[in-house]
Amino acid sequence: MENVVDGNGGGSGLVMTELIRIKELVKQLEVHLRDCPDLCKHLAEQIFTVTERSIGSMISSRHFDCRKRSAANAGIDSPPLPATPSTLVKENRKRKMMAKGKLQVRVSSAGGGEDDGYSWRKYGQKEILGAQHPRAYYRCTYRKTHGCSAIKQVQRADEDPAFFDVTYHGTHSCAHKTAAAVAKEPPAAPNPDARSLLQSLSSSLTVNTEGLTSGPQQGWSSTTPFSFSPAMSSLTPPEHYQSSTQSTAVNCFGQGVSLSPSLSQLELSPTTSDSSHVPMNPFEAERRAESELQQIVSALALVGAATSMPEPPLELEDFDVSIFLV
DNA sequence: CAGATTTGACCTTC
DNA sequence: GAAGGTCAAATCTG
Repeated sequence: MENVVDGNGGGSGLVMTELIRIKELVKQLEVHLRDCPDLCKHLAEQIFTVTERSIGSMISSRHFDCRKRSAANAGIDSPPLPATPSTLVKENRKRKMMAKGKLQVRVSSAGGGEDDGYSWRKYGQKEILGAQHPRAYYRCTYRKTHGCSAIKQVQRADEDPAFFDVTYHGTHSCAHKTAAAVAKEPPAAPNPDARSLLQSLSSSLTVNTEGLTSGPQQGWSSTTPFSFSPAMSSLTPPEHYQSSTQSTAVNCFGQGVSLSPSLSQLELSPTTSDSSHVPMNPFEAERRAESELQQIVSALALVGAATSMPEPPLELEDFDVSIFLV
């Protein structure tokens, strides 16, 4: 068990350092955004590199066994699943079957799990044990013609039918986005939105580990506040954002995620009923960091597009990360 | 009529 | 044997 803690702690410490570096780079990027496009491009590439490295570090530092990882990946339910034999078998199997990188996303039904910019062909649907809604299986339309191996699974969330849990496996090698998706993409020329995005990202990128247990077994520094808001309002449909601001949404940790309308800020401080700084277990901390990093990637991808920078060289196949866009 | 969807059967893993 | 994932024939749709 010591290995678990040590591994996680070391990786998390490195990630913390990298997050701080990311923040510094974003600040520089913001300063030079207007008048030094080349420098901006260089800085943004650096940010992508650091972010990618952080995620890789996080993943490589894992020494959790399948049970813990699966419980963590289960996502919605914050407390670890009871380790009954049946759940262990199930999760182990699932873990093995999905061992090759995946990306899990929660999306609203508006635009939903159906339209993510790529062309998908449904090849199956299955009733899932314990789930209220069937799971649909899609693969890239260009699988045959371009050998694209991307597939996704779409399942309506039990706790909120307005949302879909979409799990992606593999990456698109076809580069065939729908016309609608292409039309929605930001223009290639520098965009004023990029600056506000950067300002939001930079100003809110602080680390808050108030909910984390401190101590040698934790591995997380408890000194740096962490709350992250990579301009989430720009990443989500306005109507959905508005609905999210009306109440506390549930993030991937099963904790409340409250949106502050005035600040357009996503606060990740725990807002559970017992909000008196309940210590966070290492798995939640790890998942939280994963989520933050993926949100950084998403935000930076947007910034990159707005500043005519090429897409980040991140291969989802290399990662096993869950993000929930609510 | 071509391509997408549906759905029962089959395969894989445990 | 159970459950998730995939196949492929039948059906639907533009």
